[in-house]
Amino acid sequence: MELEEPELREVPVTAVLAALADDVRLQIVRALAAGDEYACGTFELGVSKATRSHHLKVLREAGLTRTRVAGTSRYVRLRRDELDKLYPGLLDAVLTRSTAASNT
Amino acid sequence: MELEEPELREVPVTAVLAALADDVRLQIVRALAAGDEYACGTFELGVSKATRSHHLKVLREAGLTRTRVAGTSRYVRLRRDELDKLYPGLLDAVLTRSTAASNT
DNA sequence: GAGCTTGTTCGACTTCTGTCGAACAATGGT
DNA sequence: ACCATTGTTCGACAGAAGTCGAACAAGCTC
Repeated sequence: MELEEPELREVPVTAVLAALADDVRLQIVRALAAGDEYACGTFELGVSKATRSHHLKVLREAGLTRTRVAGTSRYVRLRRDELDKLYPGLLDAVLTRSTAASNT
Repeated sequence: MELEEPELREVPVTAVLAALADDVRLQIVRALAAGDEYACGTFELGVSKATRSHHLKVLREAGLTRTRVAGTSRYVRLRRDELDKLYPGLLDAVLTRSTAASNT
């Protein structure tokens, strides 16, 4: 079972943006940006595991994350370097803003 | 009839991203970024005027554009300064990429 | 191998979104 | 006043997206 991890250049901009335009997924991205690698199950998202799996798939297929299989777990990490290279400022802009989202 | 043009700070990040995550709207933003001010009717989008109106509304309510009423026309422009201040790099990242979107 | 753990996939359902034509509103010109 | 122009709003509709529980798959551990 191959994981679908496209080249970032081949992902339409709109797909990248759409992947980021969701609260749950933004939570995931924020968590990933704060650390290195996380097992899928470690995210506190307030949704079922089916839904979590769905969102991780969306992120992966939008080229935002990579997934490493290890035993029964899967470890996810942000493709930050590639993202920053192809969309300089995007991730920073989104993350800075989202962590400070409770401001007026 | 007041036009709804929210403070950018009060628009959720996800709403801004969602507004940009559409091909038609990206066309509009690209066109706006290339010039200054455009009447609604001047966009070549390949959609009905109802749809065009809808998309312009989405952009406006996401805080991305301002609209000036003049007679029977409405002139739209990008809120680029505010955008760049609040989301440095976002617009550039998106626009650079989208104009080069036909690459491999 | 039985059973547990970790994730994915499969319907099913609901809500959201893009799209359109038609009707409406507001303005300007003749 | 009438009509044309420019946009918006109103249903209506189809397709996409988020959500869930349940079933399934793949590895571990005993």
